[in-house]
Amino acid sequence: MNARTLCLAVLFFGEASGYEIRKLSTDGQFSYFVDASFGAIYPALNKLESDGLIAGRLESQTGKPAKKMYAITDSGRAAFLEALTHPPAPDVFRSEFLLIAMCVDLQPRDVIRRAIDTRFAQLQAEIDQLQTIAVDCDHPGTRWVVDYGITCMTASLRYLEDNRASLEALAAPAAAAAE
Amino acid sequence: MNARTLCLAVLFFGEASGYEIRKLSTDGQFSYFVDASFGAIYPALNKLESDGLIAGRLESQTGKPAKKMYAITDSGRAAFLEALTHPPAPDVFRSEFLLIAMCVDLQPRDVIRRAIDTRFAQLQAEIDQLQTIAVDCDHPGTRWVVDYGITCMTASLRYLEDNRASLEALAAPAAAAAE
DNA sequence: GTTAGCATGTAAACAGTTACATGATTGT
DNA sequence: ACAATCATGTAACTGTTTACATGCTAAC
Repeated sequence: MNARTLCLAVLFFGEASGYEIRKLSTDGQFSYFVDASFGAIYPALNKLESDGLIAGRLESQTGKPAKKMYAITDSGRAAFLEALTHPPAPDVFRSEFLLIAMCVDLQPRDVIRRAIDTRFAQLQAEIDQLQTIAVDCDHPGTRWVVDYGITCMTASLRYLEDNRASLEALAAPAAAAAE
Repeated sequence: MNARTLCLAVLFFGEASGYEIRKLSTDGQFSYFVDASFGAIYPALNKLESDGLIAGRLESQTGKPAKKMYAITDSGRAAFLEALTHPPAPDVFRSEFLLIAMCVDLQPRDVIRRAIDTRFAQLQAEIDQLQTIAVDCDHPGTRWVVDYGITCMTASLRYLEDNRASLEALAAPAAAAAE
């Protein structure tokens, strides 16, 4: 899913600025299954506006810089709705941690331990974030997705907890460690 | 993780051709947490060879086109080992299905059902694939990772099974469906 | 005879990240 | 003083996908 579709999705829920869309995709409701940077969002918004799928207006604020609020147009709504009807492409999952885990026998134990600790902390942080979103979420579809995320990440965390010892045991003995 | 690192990882385990590396990343041991196309792998291999991290030689076969087998060099081994010592970057997860699920109230029930069926079949296929890999896998690190994958995907599948009815119930009534 | 698998590679197009530039305000 | 948050945007770079080009063999 690209930055374009993400912007349309957010704007379908209500008006937002580019900054707010990025926050939503990094820390908010969308963070579990998308991620987009400024460099992807701002150009996407400009393109969408010139295509007539969204409309922007400047909103001045006191004590903060002015922001450009975007609203979805009728053609934007139609385009998004149409895109949603297509059967979903397979989920994308990529993990550097699992590559390290797979090559466990090539690294000394402390490197493996550090990698596990890092991954553990990342998972815990993501679960906490989803839990925070869940408490003040009144939109049923969003709630369903957030609960899905919490379930899957908790299963992942539990496996890591229960099996980290067996992985650490496979690490290269300190003597045979890479130069 | 990029195509370069994937190639080094595969070649660390033994010699392989570009075609075989792609197969491994699409259907094999690596499929759970990476994915790379020909267009990414072949240029990566050429770059790695000109950088001296791998060495290629042509192997002719009877009844099949010749293939270019690559072997990792000492500097390639060192580079890969060094890359593995860095703490892992966060996992990447992207899901079109979850965007559809989140916007469940915008689509008629049959569209939601089809999306769930599609996702369900994808998950089942990936679990079956991992299970096939698990049976004849004698490398402990790989086995640990494959078991991780099976655990996480099974948890995901179970959530979908147990909660698909509640999601379908949130779909837009047929009358209010998009144009 | 046609599809699928084996096998390599290129080129155009597209997408995305990272770093930079700018600047006000608020909190430590 | 310094860092963080709010706010927008550009430009260079990197990486990847997609489609194309080629050609043989084996199975249905």
